[in-house]
Amino acid sequence: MATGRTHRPATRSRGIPEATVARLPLYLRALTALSERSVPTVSSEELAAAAGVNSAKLRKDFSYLGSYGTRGVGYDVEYLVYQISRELGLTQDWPVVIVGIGNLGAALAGYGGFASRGFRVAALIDADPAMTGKPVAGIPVQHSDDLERIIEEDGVSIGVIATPAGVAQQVCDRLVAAGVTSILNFAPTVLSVPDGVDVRKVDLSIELQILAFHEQRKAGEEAGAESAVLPPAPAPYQAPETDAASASGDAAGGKGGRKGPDGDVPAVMPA
Amino acid sequence: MATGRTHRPATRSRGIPEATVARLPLYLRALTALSERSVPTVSSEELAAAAGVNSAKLRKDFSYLGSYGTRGVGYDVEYLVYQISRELGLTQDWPVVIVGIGNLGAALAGYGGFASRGFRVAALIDADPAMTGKPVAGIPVQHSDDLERIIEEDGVSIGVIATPAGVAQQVCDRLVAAGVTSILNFAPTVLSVPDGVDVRKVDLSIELQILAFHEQRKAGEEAGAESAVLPPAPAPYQAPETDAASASGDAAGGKGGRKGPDGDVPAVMPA
DNA sequence: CAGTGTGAATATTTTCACAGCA
DNA sequence: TGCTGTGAAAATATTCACACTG
Repeated sequence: MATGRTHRPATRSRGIPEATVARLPLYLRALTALSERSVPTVSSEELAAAAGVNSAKLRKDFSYLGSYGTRGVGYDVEYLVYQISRELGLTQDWPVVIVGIGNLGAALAGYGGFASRGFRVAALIDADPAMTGKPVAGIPVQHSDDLERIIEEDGVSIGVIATPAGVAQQVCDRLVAAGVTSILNFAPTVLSVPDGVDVRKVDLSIELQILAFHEQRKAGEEAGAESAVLPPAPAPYQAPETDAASASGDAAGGKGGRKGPDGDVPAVMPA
Repeated sequence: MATGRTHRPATRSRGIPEATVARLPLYLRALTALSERSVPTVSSEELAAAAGVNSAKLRKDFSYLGSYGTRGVGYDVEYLVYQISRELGLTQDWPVVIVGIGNLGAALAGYGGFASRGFRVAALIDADPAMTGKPVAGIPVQHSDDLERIIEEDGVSIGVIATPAGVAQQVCDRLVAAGVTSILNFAPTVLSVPDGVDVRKVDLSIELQILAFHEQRKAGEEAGAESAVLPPAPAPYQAPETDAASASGDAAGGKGGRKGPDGDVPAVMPA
């Protein structure tokens, strides 16, 4: 029941904007560092600098949580650590399973920051029988046959998928069926999940591609900063080798009429 | 020269909104999959579904690139793959160095999607002399003493930092000094870089914390979906054990006046 | 009087809805 | 007729600037 009531309202939580939620962990980390150095208070300016944002944004963000500062002074570090932790739900600890103990899964299992704040690696799961029982980062790998049992027994609600893309969806389905409602996906695939399940994605090559885009822009900026509205690259479009289907007459036809900035490419034309 | 001219305008590139740039890799991946299955054309609806976004957004995104579709038909897959690749700068290939070959660095080195589209691992670099020469994912690790030489010789402009947080900033500084202008940072630290250098961050524990936030909300939603505007958790604030500094009289003082939603915590009070 | 908290202004992103074209 | 391309509206997010307060 309760599947798909509203369209997808779960994104926006209470009053706190999603963009703010995404920054809270950042503030928390900066605050934790201050706390370890026994710094009693910080101003929004200082904290913002440590977190890499600007102070107006930080103050606005905090204003959604409540009025936790002291005018003319700043914020009490310990107090704020507590408040943000609570807001993020880190005062309880969350058992997490990692599925797919390859290179990446092993790296995740050994990641210190994982265990440190609020999260506990409840189990490592892999489909390879050769891995079963082998300890990784001190935790024995369990076979994926036991996935459902593990999740239920430990009350796991957060799953991390570090499998190859090909099996990510089916792993996801099993996790969800077993009761997991939040998934962190490292596999380069779009996962489809029912309403009420949150998925966050971490994708290497996407990040690199975004960097490449900006990198390319910088390269094109060498001459004439103002007038440099030239296209990324005038490289010619390589003929698309339409194998089998759609060879004659259809598709790849009327591309001449595009009105993109410029950098026109020769219209497609099968040899 | 050219350091810090404008405040930081580099974020917004040409006409293409940043949010759109961030989705282009997603579209590209979906299109590549279609291309491999020799699908000649897709509608915005189909492609959007494959990429996990809605079709209006996708069409709007594509409209920034130019008019690459055919009304009544859809988009030519090959043609669009080419256009997006070009826009992202993937028609050239980018040599990348990975610094810090621990668990994570090794995982990154072996990540297939890395090499596949436009990126080439030019070098693996680690500070540990015991690693030097050891092949990881088929590539011999080089010592960090050679970092500057490697970057210059290979013309590397993208660096990946997978070191412990403690040394990330100094690695970053060396990369930048040697000519790297885009950095993908896996270390849980805020890097500070000069103007003109792009940093993207991938952070495990931040992602988990965001999931935890939403997870917590779900848990609190059990009864009374409407009226459930209750605070995350009424857990009491643990007295902050102000060691040494600021023990008496100051800080942690006037917290009673906060006007946060509710869930008041007992004011701090040293025993 | 230094520094928070926040309305108001601005900028960006998403969504709608439909004109226009193949 | 079906689907793109896009103005315009709505929703979000960021930034400004300043009243207010400890």
